[in-house]
Amino acid sequence: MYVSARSDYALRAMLVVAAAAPGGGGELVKAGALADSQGIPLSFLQGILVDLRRAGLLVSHRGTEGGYALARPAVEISVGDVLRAIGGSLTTVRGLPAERAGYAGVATGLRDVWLAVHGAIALVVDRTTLADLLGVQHRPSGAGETRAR
Amino acid sequence: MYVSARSDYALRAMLVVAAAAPGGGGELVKAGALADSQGIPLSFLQGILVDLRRAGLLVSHRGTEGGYALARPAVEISVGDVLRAIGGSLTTVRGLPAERAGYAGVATGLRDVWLAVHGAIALVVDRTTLADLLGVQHRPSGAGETRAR
DNA sequence: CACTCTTCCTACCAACTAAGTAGGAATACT
DNA sequence: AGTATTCCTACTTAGTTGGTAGGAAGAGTG
Repeated sequence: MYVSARSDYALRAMLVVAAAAPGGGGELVKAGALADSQGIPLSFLQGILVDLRRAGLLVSHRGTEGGYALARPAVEISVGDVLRAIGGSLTTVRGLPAERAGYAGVATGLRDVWLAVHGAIALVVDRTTLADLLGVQHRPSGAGETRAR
Repeated sequence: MYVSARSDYALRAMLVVAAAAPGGGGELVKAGALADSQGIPLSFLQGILVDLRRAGLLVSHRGTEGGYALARPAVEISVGDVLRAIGGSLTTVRGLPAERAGYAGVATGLRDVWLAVHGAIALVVDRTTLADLLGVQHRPSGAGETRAR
């Protein structure tokens, strides 16, 4: 799995907003404050915030007392929601979503491997919410402890 | 997870070689035959084959009766082995391996999410061998049926 | 030895994506 | 009206990906 800078920044920004008002609404956080608190280039972050808003994860207000807030409570926003808002499909094979990988002959079985990987990633990422991450420490939820062999 | 064309081609080539001689050794398969049977550009494939050889997954012989064969039996080569030979670390955050992602403040928990994802991917990919994929059909092994929520 | 076949290696090219910058328009508050 | 701030579009720069080309080195054959 490749986590791009965009995705990483997006998650960190969402966490800062969530920390300010985990219930969503109210408390608006300015883009400048987000950039400062996590060391993210402001103008780069702004493009990311627009994506998050368009995806329905953030609400924004312009003007002097403007800023961003969660569109819904932190408990209802998963890491997967943010990743998909920024990066599109979680698993891609040569640029295409894993579901439509066309294989022939002896390679036929590969498709199922990608689907299994996709499922495994989704399981972790969809069950971990922003609220989980703000709780004292790590606890990536449910079946997340698959620290593998 | 992003599967690049290189990784995809590498796996398909390995499967063709494995199908010819699942035990490794003996039967040499020529690069041209690999390219033809899976529709891979030959000159691009050659670079990939060199990587696989350097990673110790294939052995090669030059000359008129040259070609490629598995360095060890197909049962002992996992999908993860091939992916790592080509793509480096399975999970990267902004280009770095997931283990060394430095987070501050409210973002601290993110690191554990990436580690959990990494573990989940590794679980699928390391338990599925080339021999598994050649068996009649899919059965990505063990906990692979995590078709998620 | 000369010849042919095939792996091996290096350099190169075009297209795309990622990361970051800049500048302006729209909007809300005072 | 004025100011702060979000919002949007276009641009730049650098790196990666996918793919090509050309040749050197080794292995076998006549």
